[in-house]
Amino acid sequence: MAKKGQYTYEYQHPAVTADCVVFGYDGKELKVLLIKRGAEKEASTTAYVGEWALPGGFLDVEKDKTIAHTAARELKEETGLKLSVKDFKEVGTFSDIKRDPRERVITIAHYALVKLSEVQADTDADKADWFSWGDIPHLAFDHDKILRVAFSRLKQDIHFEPVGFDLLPEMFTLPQLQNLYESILEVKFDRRNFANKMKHFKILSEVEDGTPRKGTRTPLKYRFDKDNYDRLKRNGFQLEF
Amino acid sequence: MAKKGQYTYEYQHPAVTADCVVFGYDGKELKVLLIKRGAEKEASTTAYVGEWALPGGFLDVEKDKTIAHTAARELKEETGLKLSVKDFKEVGTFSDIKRDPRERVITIAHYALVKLSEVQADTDADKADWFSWGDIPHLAFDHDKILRVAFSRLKQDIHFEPVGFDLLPEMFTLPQLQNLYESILEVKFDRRNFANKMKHFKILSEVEDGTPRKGTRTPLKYRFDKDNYDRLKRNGFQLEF
DNA sequence: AGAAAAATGCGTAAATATTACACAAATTTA
DNA sequence: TAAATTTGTGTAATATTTACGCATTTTTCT
Repeated sequence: MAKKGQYTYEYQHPAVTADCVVFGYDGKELKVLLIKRGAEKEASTTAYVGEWALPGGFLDVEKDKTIAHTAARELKEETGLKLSVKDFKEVGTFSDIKRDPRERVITIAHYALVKLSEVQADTDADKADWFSWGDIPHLAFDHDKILRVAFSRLKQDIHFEPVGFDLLPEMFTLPQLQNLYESILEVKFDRRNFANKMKHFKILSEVEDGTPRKGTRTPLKYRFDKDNYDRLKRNGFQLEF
Repeated sequence: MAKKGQYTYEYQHPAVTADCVVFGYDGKELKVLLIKRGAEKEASTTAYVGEWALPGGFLDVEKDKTIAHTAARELKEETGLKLSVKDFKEVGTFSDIKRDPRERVITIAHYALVKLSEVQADTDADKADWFSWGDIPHLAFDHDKILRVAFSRLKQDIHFEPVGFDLLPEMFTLPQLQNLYESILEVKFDRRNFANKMKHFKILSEVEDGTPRKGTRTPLKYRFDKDNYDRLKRNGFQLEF
């Protein structure tokens, strides 16, 4: 344990943290990973004990190559979820002078998208939980605000990025994809126009799963055609809706 | 002057700065405001002396309400340009562990748009200068990279925001507006289609400047119709190009 | 001075994209 | 067992985007 008052500077320095908004999708609802604050953390972080919060923590000045590394490291430590640094997208800085009661702390918020079905098992259930969007409890610090901003960023990004790639399992149905878009964009689409548009981009391939279609009520399975998607993206497209 | 080694913390803290990319437009070219490092600054900031850099400086932990306040304060101190905190848009965080040779410094980059004709006189010519885009010298620290990212952010934002409002003088011509769009988006548009699209949005009003039009080679003057623009923006539009 | 080139405004036809909408079949719900 | 819901498919009407011609005046070139 570090000795108290070990590090001195000529001018005041703020503490810097990275916070993570991790979005998942279970085929029906958008979800967010939250942690319960308090329990087994060291003394210096005992603010808002017992409340729910975004996973995140302090920049390690000597070890974290970038602030995204902080995000990845802290997410792992606090929730068990191991993501690549590249999976984190920066949302923005939250720097209000009073946002942390202990000292001046500015945080760089990030978001990440995960395939819920593949990572849910990794989530340390003692400390962390997945909450449905629209069923989020009040959060510690200014994390409510951070969550709103992160969501609106996701909402913007969905126009240009294949968020489906990251949130959906390998195989998925068109209704699932549409529901995901509707959840994020908070609108409803005409089923047929949605399908036409998606097919027009040619980034979906129908999956032959052996079972001869039993009937029209059993939706077809698709997977993303990564090659076509990448080509499309390089040429600068808009996955416009 | 603060005594050396006055501030102590239990854990290491990074220094935090705000950097500013200030864009202007002179009717022909996009420009950026840069400062010459070195001269009359205190001892602690004598890295990259003599090189050009983005204006910016350290967060005042006790006084700066947010990091955007840092940006506004430092821009004023270093260039004489006095902008409102609201004029700064966050670009992102640059946190590479070695980006500053002195100590760990993470910076939050911002950009701002100004009417060059109205602020050029305020610019302190001893310390700062306006550089044409495409004629930017090598910059200190990782400021080259910051500049590129800021520009690409501006390029994105122009689809949804009226950057013309901020960069152009009160009155301007359609060719000027088009040239501005072309400079930022780095493409060429068909003159007639550009005009049609702009007029279709109904955010331009033709200015009657008394002088009966002398000929088609004298472009008409317009100003922005702020009311219509605001209404359009509230309803969620895309100033699509 | 005169000729050539470039810039401006205006408008329209063709191509492309978006929107609205109906039906048949199978599954789920009541 | 009937009713309601869900899925797939396709087309006509509407709106948007793109490509382009012409008359005129200023600027540039010789």
